[in-house]
Amino acid sequence: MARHLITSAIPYINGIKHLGNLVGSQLPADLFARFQRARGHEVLFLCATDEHGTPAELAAAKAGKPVDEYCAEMWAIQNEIAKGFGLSFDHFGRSSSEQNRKLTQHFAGRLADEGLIDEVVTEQIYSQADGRFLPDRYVEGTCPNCGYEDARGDQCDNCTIQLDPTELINPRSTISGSTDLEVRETRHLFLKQSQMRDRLDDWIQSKSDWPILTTSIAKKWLHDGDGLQDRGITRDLDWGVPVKRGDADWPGFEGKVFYVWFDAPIEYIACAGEWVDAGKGDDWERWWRMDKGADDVRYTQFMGKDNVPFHTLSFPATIMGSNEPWKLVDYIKSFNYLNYDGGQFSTSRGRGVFMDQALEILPADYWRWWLLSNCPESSDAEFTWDGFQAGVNKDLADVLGNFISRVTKFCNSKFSPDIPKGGTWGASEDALIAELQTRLEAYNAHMEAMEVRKSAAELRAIWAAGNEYLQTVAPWSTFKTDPDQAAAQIRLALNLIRIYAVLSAPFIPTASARILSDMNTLDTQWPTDIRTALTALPEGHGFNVPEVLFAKITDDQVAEWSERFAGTRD
RNA sequence: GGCGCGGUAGCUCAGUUGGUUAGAGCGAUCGACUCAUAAUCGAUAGGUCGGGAGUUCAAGUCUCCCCCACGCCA
Repeated sequence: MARHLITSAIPYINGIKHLGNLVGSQLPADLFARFQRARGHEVLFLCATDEHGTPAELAAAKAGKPVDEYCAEMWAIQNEIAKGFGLSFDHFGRSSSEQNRKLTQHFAGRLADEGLIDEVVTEQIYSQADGRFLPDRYVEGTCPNCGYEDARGDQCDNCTIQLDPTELINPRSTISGSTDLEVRETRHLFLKQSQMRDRLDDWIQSKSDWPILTTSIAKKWLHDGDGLQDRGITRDLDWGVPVKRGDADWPGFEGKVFYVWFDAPIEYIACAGEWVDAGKGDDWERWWRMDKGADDVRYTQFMGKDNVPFHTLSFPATIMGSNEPWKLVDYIKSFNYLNYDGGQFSTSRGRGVFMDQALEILPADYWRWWLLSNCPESSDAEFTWDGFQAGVNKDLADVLGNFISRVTKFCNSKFSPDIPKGGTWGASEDALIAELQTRLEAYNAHMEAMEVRKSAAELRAIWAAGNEYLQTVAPWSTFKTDPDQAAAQIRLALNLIRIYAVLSAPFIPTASARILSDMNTLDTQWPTDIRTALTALPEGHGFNVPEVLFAKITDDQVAEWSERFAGTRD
């Protein structure tokens, strides 16, 4: 039995995520976790909310709530939505947890002990009215290059020139609008990533089996321009992990916190601690410490391409730099973007479908199936309502749902709602079994390799094989002349339904559970030998004739939803 | 401007280290069946593999140039 540690990129606390976020990390991670569990392996699947930083503070202020209260509420909402999508996290943690606070401070202390931390005095914009330092993008003013009046402190949206906020003419705070700004010196900690460049480079070079998307992004950051840069890991904020060197105070850094990108990935580890403290497990170090039992763990991360630099460089720099035997990631599965009907999903413009809205209009399995079978693996992918409707209706309603429907209803009307007795299998059955055996092995291999689209295509072919078989042997026809033979054929088909439910569970867990319930069985054993698996439900075994499993998406619904989610185009 | 990922049938995409008539699903057309959510099954049509040049006995697959889309960075 293998041991799989699986993490999904942790979503930011500020608001509900859209389907593009979902398909780029949490959903494929869940598919993989469910598959590995079904194969009998030990799995620890972790995710959390990323809660620190200025955006969270501002969102809380806008909501008129203390930031910790706001985060607690948003965590609860995201947790519920995750459950709604059937995301099978062993724990859904929070980067603001006590466990993460201590661990983040510990790592900072270790890095300092290893000589990898610099203290640097920098100049930042301070707003008197807001009583705080302003991150670059929260300062706006007139662009010194093109005269655009709403240029941001990091970049001018009009002429795209990179800016330093101190260069802006008539700068103002985007938080309060105040122009009472000044430049102040402030001291910050920098992680000397540049010193670890060769080590990181060697490590990335050794990962020849990773997706090109993953390694190309990492190599670009390692080699472009001046190479990997040192990065500030502290900020002048209230909301975050207080700067400490392990357990000790860090002189000169009172009142400062670690920057969100530093503490967020550490939450992957801390989350395992939360899992234990929540009473769901009893030893998190055997998942994360090579010296305490994690040497046989295979660690896989899932994320969208925007998160790749942090997972290939920043977080590994923290782990390697600590010089402690923490588990490093073994495989990074990264995804491109999902576009919405010819453009990008946009939170600010309300364009596209968000996770809560998706669950309001259709069951989670519809989304899971379409998103996974069309996930942006090799390049950006496109969500269109027509494509979604066609895919879901054809695959789920017609190929899978209708197979179950035709088999159970036929059996019920010609025999009874029990697995029928009599008859024997012959050449047609042998041919089907041989095909299914081959396809099962291909499916297993694709799932193991996290080839998501190929896995979905293979699963679909497995479903279609059942329809092909029925069409070939035509039990409705044989029933008229040889009821026993029809019984044998339908017995096979009914057992096929159970196998379909088991194999489909990683993609469509809710429907799968419902099918198994209707088939009145608790046998969820992942099949190895198809012929054996086709006898799991014995003659005389009763079942319920299911109602329509997947109602079709109608043209009217598509028209309504296209309108509703179009947002405002630019 | 630099870099990155792509540009393969109407649509969404597969195409391993270069090697026989370039594949799948959807859509389209025709046919079969009638158990089933007007579902299913079969067959057919449809591509100068973005453009050009080159290497090779042989290139979607390698090299160079160009065009287009998207993204990241200056």
